[in-house]
Amino acid sequence: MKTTPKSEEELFERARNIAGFTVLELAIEANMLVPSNLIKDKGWIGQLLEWHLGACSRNKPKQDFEHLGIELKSIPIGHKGQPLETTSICIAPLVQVHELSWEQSYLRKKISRILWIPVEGKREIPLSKRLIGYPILWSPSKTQELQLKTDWEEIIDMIALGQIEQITARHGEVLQLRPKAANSQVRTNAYGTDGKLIKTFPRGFYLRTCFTASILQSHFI
DNA sequence: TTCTGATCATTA
DNA sequence: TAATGATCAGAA
Repeated sequence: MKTTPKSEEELFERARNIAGFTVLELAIEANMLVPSNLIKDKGWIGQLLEWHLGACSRNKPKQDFEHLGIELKSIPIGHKGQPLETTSICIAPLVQVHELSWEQSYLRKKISRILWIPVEGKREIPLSKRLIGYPILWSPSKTQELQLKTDWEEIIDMIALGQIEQITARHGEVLQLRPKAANSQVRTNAYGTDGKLIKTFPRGFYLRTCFTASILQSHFI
């Protein structure tokens, strides 16, 4: 187990040091076994990176580097460096949202500072041979935060109005609300249109690929 | 080929 | 059960 980095600089330097290695090389150093596929180990790459960077809070409902205020996210990319998948941010609140403001939202805190680590994610590439990319330490620009805020407020408004069932992944320019659960049988509390509690599936916030693409792009300029 | 809705493992 | 880490896979 590695120690937790004491500063942002130390964290970023570690991230730089693993860039260019393959998943297999990192797994050996971490004494981990590379799964044959990610079907049953979807969070495996994230956990591998957490180990190398010394994240302290595995599977805890807080930021990866709480003392630094930094969140770690791996992002699968294609051969041109474009994101292959949307990026899950956090679970969406479905109750007690009426007084929630963007400024105090969990989502905003989560994305306030993110260490992105691109990893080759093409399914043609065997998992063990995938390369780790150069890390990006990112905070939203004014423009980006406004985009996120706009989408977030629209979605939260609908939740507060009991229109959760009408929300689909098509809402939002850069932010989506999608199911996030172990399976479609899972239910949790939410508001119905009459203001009473109903059961629906848990949702999570996701960043669209066009948004994460712009983050990756800005890094190469 | 891209996107949306569904799904998997693990832990507190 | 709810939150963490995300990707799968069929529909469009």
